[in-house]
Amino acid sequence: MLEKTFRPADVEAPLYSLWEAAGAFAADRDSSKPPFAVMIPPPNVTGTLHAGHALDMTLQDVLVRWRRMQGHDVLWQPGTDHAGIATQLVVERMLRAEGTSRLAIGREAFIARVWAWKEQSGGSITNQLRRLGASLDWGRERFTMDAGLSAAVREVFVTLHRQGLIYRDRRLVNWDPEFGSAISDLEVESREVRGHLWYLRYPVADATGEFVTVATTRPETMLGDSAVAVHPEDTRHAALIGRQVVLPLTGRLIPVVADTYSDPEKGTGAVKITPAHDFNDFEVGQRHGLAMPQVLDGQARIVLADIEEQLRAVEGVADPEFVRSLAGQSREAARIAMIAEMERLGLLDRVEPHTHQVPHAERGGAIVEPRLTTQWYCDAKRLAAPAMAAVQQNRMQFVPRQWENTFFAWMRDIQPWCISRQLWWGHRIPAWYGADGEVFVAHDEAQAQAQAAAHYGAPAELTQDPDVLDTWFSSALWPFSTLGWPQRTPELQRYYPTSVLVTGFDIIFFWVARMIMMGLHFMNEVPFRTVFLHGLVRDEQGRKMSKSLGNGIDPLEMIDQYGADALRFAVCSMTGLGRDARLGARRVEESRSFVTKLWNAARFCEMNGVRPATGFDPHVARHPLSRWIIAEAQQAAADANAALEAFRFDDYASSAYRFTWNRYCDWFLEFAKPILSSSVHPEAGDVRAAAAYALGLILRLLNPVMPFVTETIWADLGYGERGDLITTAWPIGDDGLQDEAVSREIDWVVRFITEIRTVRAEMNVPPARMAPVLLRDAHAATVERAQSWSEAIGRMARVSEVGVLEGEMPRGAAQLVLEEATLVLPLEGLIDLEAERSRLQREDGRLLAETEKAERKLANPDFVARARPEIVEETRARVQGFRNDRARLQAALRRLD
RNA sequence: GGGCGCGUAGCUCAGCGGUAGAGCACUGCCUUGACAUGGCAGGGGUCACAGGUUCAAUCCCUGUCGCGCCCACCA
Repeated sequence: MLEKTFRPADVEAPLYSLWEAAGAFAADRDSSKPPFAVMIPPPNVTGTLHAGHALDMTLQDVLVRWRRMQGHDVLWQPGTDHAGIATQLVVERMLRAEGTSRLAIGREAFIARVWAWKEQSGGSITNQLRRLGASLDWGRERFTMDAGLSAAVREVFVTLHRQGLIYRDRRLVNWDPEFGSAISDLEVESREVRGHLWYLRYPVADATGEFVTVATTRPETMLGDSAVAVHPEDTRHAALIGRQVVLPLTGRLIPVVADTYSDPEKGTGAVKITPAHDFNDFEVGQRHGLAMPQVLDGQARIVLADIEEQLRAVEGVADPEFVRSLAGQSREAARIAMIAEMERLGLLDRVEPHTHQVPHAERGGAIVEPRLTTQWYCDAKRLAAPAMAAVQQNRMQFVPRQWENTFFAWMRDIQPWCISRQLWWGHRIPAWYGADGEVFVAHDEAQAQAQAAAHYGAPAELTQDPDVLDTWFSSALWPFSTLGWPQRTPELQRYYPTSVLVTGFDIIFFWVARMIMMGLHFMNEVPFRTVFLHGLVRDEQGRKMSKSLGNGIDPLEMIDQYGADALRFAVCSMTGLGRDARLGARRVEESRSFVTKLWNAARFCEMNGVRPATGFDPHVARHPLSRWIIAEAQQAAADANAALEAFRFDDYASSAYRFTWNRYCDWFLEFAKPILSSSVHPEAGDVRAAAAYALGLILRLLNPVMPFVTETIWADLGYGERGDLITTAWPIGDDGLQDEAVSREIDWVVRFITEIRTVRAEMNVPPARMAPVLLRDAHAATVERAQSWSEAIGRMARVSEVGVLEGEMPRGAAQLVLEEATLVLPLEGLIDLEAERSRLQREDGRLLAETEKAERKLANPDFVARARPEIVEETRARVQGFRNDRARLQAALRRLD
C-alpha cells in the first residue's frame, strides 16, 4: 500500500543504491543495443553542487534515462576536474589560516597537501550528484589528473609539440599579478571603470619650451615608454616625426614615430608607446624596432632593472633619485607618486575624468597586466580549421542552431592559446631544459634524458619546466581520454564519437570548441554529434546567481525540502530552447504539488483495485472511457517523445503534466469513479485495466524526470519489481489507438458538464442544490448520449436528472446552447431573470462580434480567391455555427419573456 | 565599435501567418470518502512602438525605443 503521503527522503537513497547495485547505470559495451554516450562536463573535484549543476545534470539524466528506456546501451561517463587555479586557491587559503603558505612548505609538500584535500572533499560533489538521482556509470569514474588521463595529456602535448602545434614564444600575455600567473584571453573580462585621463607633457629635445602632450590612463607605465607615436597624416604633429623627446622623470630620450595606430581623434593625437605593457604598443614597438623595457614585475610592482642604466638627471624634467624611490612600489602607489612629481615639474597638462574598460581577471578580479614573458602556446588557428569544417558539413550540430554563429565568429579569429600557468596544481609541462636552455619535450624524464644524452653526446643535468598546463587543456581531451585513449580500447571504439554533449553556452570557447579541435586532431572524428547548449540558471528576478549576491538557491536544500523529483521537474519544465532558466524555491514547490498529485492519483487507483492487467491489449478496450484515455495517453506519449527528440524539455514536462493532471485526474478518474468503486459493474474490469494501462504509461513517461516517485509507485502497484522501471520500455505512441468517435463523445460530455458548471457558478446556485437538465431540440442520438452519461453528469455537474423538455418552458430557468441542443436548467427562485437575460445577451453579443469579423473576411473577394480553400471553408463553417448558436440563444431570450 | 538574443495577462513564460494560451498570483464558491500540496468557476492582454509585405501579421521584413549577453577596445 502506498503511504498517505510521499516522503522523498525515505525512498531516494535506498532506491538509488538499489539501481546502482543492480547495475542499471552501467554501460554494457558487449550488448547488441545501439550505443548512446554522454560525457559529463566534469565538475570541480573539490566543488559542491550548485543550481547550474542541477540544471545541467538533470537535463543529461533525463536524456540518458529516456534513451535507456528506449533500448540504448547508455554510457553516461562520470568524472571530475582538477580545476587548477580554483583548487590551488582553496588549499592556499587553508594554509594561510594555518599561518603558513605554499612557498613556505614548498612544491612537493604543497601538492601532497592538495591531493589530501582532494581525497577528503572529492567525494562530496559526486555524492551530491547521486542525491540528484543522476544515473552515471560510476564504475567508470575518471579524474583529469588520474594516471590514465595524465598520460593522455602528455601524449597530446608531445605529439602537438612534435607537429609544431605547441611551441614556446616570448610575447605579451595577460598576467594576473595576484596569482602571479599567465591566464588566457578567455579568462579576462573587461569591466567599466571610472578613472582619469592624464595629459602629460614630454619636452621636445633640443627645443626649449616645446612639448608634445600625450594622454594616458596609465601614467605609471611611462617609465617603460620607448616612443611617442603620431599619425603620419596628422599635420599637427608632422614636424615632430623623427625628432626625440625627453621622457620625463627618467630623462631617457625616445623618438617620435609615425604610425597609423595613433588615432588623431583620441586624446591629443600623440600617444605614448609602452611596448612591454600594452598589446597595441607591443605591435607598434615591433614595427619600429623599439626597445621593450619592463617596468612592472610579476606582482605589478615597479622594477627598474631594464632602465636603471639609462636614467639621467635633466633639470626640471627628470630626477633619477625620484625614479629609484619608486622601485618596489605597487602600480597604484607609483601612479600617485608619479602624478604628483609630474605636477610639481609643471609637466602635468591637465586631468580629465574618463570612463573606460579595464581588463580584470574573471576569477579573483585582479586588474590584468599585459606582461612580456615566455610561455607555451598552442596553435589554435591550425586546429580550428577542421573544427569549423566539421560543423559546416553538419558532421555535428549545435542546438539551438544560432550558437553555430558564435562558434564560427570566434574560431575564424582565434588567437594562439596560452597553455602554461605559473601554478603548482595541475599537469606539469613535460618539457625539460638543459643547462644551455635546450628544450627536451618527452613523455617522462627518462625519455628526456635519453634525448639530452643524444643531443649533447653525454648524460646531462636537466630541469623540468616548473609550469603546469591550463586546466582546460586536459578538459579538451575528456571525450576520448576518459575512454582509455591513447590505448585503442573497445570503449573508444564503441562510444566515440559520443552522442550528445549537454552544457551551458558560457563555455563554448573554453571547452566545447577545444574538445572539437582536439577530438578531430587526435581521433579524426568529432567528439559528439550534437551539442545541446542550455541557458544559465538565474534567480526569480532574472539575476545571475552568485555567491556575492547570495541569491543562489541550494539544490541540496531544495532536495531536502521538496524532494529530488520536484527539483528535477522544475528545472526541466523551465528549460526552453535558448533561454535562461529562472529558478526559485517557488517553482520547486509547485513541482512538488505535481509529484503529490501523481502520488494521490496512484493511491486512488490502488484503493480502487486498479492493477496492471497481464496481457491487457489496449486495442480491444471496450468502454468509451477506456478507449478515450488510452488514445489520450498515446497522444501524450507521442508528444513527449517528439519534445525530447527536439531537446524541448519544457514541452516534454508540460505534455506529461497536462495529460496526468488535466486529462487523467480531472476527467478520466472523475468519470470512472463509480465504475472503479463497483465490484459488480459489467465494465469494471475493462475500465480498471485501461486505468492501469494509462497510469503505467504516465509512470514510464515521467520516469526520466521524476525517477523516484514513479519507481516507487511502479513497484507498489505491482507493475514490476522495485527498481526495474528504469529499464522498462519507453512508451511509443500508437496512432492505431486513436478513436475519433469516442473522442468526440467524451469531448461533448466534458463541454456539457463545463457549461452547466459555469452557469451554476455565475448564477450562484448553491452546490448542494441539485437541479435537473432538460434537453430541447436535441437529436435522438444526443438525448441518448446525455442519458448514457447521466450518472457522471449528475455527479460532476450537480444534476439530479437528465430529461427532455416536454411542453411549457419552466419558469425561472437558465438556458445554454450546446451544438444543436439547448439545455434548460429549471432553477426557479434561484436565478435572477434579469441576470440570466443579460448573461444570454452578453453571450449573444460575443457571438455577434465573432460572426461579423468572419463575415467581413468572407465579403472580401480577395480572401475568397486567394486564401487556402480549407481556410475559406473553415471560416464559412464558423459563421454557420455562430448563426445557429445565435438563433438558439435568441430563442432562449424570447422564452424568458 | 561588431554581433546575438529578448520585449505576449500582475509575475514567469509558451505560441510564431487565419478563433491569443499555460502555470503561479488574484476573485468567488466548495471540509463532495485520492489529493485543501485539493476541486469548480471567474476577471485580466491596442501580443513594446512605427512603417512595409500579404487576401490576412503577435507571428515575415525594415526602422525606432527598452532590456540582457558575447566579442573587441586601459590615449
